[in-house]
Amino acid sequence: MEEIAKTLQQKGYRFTKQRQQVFDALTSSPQTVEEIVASLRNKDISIDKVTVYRTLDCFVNLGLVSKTQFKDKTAKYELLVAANHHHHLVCDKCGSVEDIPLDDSILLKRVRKQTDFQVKSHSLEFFGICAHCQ
Amino acid sequence: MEEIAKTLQQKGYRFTKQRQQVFDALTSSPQTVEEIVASLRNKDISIDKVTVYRTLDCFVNLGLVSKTQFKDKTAKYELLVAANHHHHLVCDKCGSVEDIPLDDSILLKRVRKQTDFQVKSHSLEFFGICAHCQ
DNA sequence: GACTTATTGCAACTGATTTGCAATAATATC
DNA sequence: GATATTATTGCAAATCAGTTGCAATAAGTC
Repeated sequence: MEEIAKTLQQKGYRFTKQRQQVFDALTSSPQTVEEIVASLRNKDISIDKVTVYRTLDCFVNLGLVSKTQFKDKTAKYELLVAANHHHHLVCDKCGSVEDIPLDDSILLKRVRKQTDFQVKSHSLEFFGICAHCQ
Repeated sequence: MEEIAKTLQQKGYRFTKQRQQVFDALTSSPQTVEEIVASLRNKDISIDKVTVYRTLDCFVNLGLVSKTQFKDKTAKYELLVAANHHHHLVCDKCGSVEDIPLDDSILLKRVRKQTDFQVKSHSLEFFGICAHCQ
């Protein structure tokens, strides 16, 4: 998978083993830094969590990854694949995060009409009790 | 303003000078704990930030105040007045937070239809550049 | 006014994230 | 391919928001 190598080098970043590893650990469901470190450790890959933080920052800048801040004050990162914009259902009991696709173009349109604010991104999270915990 | 005194006592909480002070410092635009402490200090009121944290927690439980977690990992608190549910426009440049009222009942309805998730609350934030910073 | 117990404020702790810095490794240069 | 340049890594230490333990204090109760 040299897709990531090209993307990095085009922007003047170096392509390193660690960046490849972090990239491979990413999924389209949100993960914390600790979870990413743990999943790499499971594959016998030792990597410093500081490196993971910095790598994810780099990926976010490149637009490869989205970072979402959750209520419990930890951030989660997920792979951004084209046209996968979605929202989150966060369970107050078990803390699980489900993805839900929702067409929010109506809201965006309304914000642009109502204000001078130049919207670049948005986040929509629902909090409550998941099906499993009810 | 003994409104707050009654609300507290009805639920078995005590009405204290500090709770009154924190309540008076609250506005309908979101503030951090540090900002609340500073605004009280400006009025020559000395209060421990731990007390402010605990007081706000209490107010959130009573439904008087809403707590919103922002991207920069700090929480902001704002006064909940009946029927003021709204969303936020967060400027990436200056960090300012504007309120915007938006009818999102369509989205809520769709979530309830699409999933078994029991929605209790939600937060919708738009990020970008505010009119002032453009 | 005395009693009971919630509340306060301080200090110390936690857990996520950041920073400084020397060692290392990726690219550019010869 | 060897060498120079500079981004990246990993460790330790620092930071920062928020939490916890506990003794002193003050609200509401009798």
